[in-house]
Amino acid sequence: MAYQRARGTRDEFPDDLILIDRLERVARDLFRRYGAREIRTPFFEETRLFVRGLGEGSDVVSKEMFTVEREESSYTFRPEGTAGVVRAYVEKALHKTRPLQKLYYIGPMFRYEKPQGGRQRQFTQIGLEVLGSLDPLLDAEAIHLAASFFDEIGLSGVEARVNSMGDREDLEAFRGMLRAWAQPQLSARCEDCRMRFEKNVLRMLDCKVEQCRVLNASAPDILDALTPASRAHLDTVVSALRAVGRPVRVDPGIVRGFDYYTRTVFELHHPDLGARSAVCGGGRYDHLISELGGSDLGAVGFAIGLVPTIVALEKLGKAQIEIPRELDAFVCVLEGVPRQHGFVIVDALRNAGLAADLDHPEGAEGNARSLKAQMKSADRARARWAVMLGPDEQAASVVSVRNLESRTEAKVPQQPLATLHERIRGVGAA
RNA sequence: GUGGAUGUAGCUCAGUUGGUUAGAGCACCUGACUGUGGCUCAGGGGGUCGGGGGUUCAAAUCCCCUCAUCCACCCCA
Repeated sequence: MAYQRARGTRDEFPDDLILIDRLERVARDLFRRYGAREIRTPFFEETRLFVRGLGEGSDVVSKEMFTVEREESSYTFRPEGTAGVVRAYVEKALHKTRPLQKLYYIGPMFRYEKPQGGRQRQFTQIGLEVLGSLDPLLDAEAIHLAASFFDEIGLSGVEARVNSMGDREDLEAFRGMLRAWAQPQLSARCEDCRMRFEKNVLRMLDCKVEQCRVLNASAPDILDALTPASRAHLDTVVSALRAVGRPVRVDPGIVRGFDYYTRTVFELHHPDLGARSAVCGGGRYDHLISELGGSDLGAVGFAIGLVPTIVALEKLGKAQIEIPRELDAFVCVLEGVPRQHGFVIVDALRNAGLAADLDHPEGAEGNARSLKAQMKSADRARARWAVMLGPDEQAASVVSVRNLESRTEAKVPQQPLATLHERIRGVGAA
């Protein structure tokens, strides 16, 4: 194999795109109903935007960035969508003129990490960012929208898990509580937990090792560390979701990896996905706008992973796609008739709005292939009609039209060419 | 980044204790069907056995390195 895809990338062929397009259409329609509009920001930004936005200590910034150094500048391919959208929002001064914005995006993200099933170095995210408000109903709306997406694409059984990380001060206080509580039991913990104790205490709560899970049962609850305002915020989100029939589970183990998250954080999981079960993640980020130079405004957002979603659909056997008939007419020109005549007919059909194609031999000599071979191509192209042009037809100024579905056949006059498509449509019409 | 598994035709896989020209099914092309697709039958094309190096009279098979994929971990969409 001379060349192969760069590690962690995929090619999406026409048949793959049938499903992908369907998912995108569902998402766009859902966004429309929620009043969100599309935004497209560059695939790369200045590196410092991500360092500032996601936090120097985050895994993504510390070891997963695709960075290009160019003279004095450093650029990084976006590892997530939020930082770029907030940067654009502030740069355009929307925080001053039209603060409340619901923006969505569908596009590629890049992270330099070890690929695994459902995890690539280039991957597509479908994301929403609602900027300019602290309203907990927007958190509920975002979660509901994301979960509805999975309902509508037919992926049942997705579970919404929410948690609150409080505001900055709540979180710092809680980290302190957690350290004080975990310190004496470090020797009884797994190696990873001892590392987490130093690096990110919160992650200890998410440990899967049995002995650690037992210890975690008596861990302090972040909900107890929340200020009354943060607590009320979470309660409002949960209650609003229940009011619209969206089941949610409050899960103190939900701890997200970017520094910008405050208060509400959530993930949508699919139980059949194994270790990589999250199909969507998001939360509130109430200081990022000001952090990046804007006003002090709240915001909430999420990102859905397209590949994990497709993987989940495949596991449920719901990823089969029906390949539609995309071609109307396939024109076969027989030996003895110049192929240019077929070219003219195809052109007339295309101008009339039909999807039409001509049979093309591999060689450049322009010899027509056998009718059998051309018919086979017509069948494989999933054409509705085969339009045949041989010496007999040419002499009578007609074409033979075969409806490949009903297997009925008729001869119709070639002229006038401008209305030939109507006569073709009549062959085998129900 | 850590640990483990895998890698033979376009696809799914056989390949006996290392032993001559590496096989099957599906797919593809051609023919039976001398102007007609899907079914059937017959024939045909297609492989540096992921790549490189080594051991050996001899390597798809044994050893080392490398690349890629998958699984678990870290983390995450």
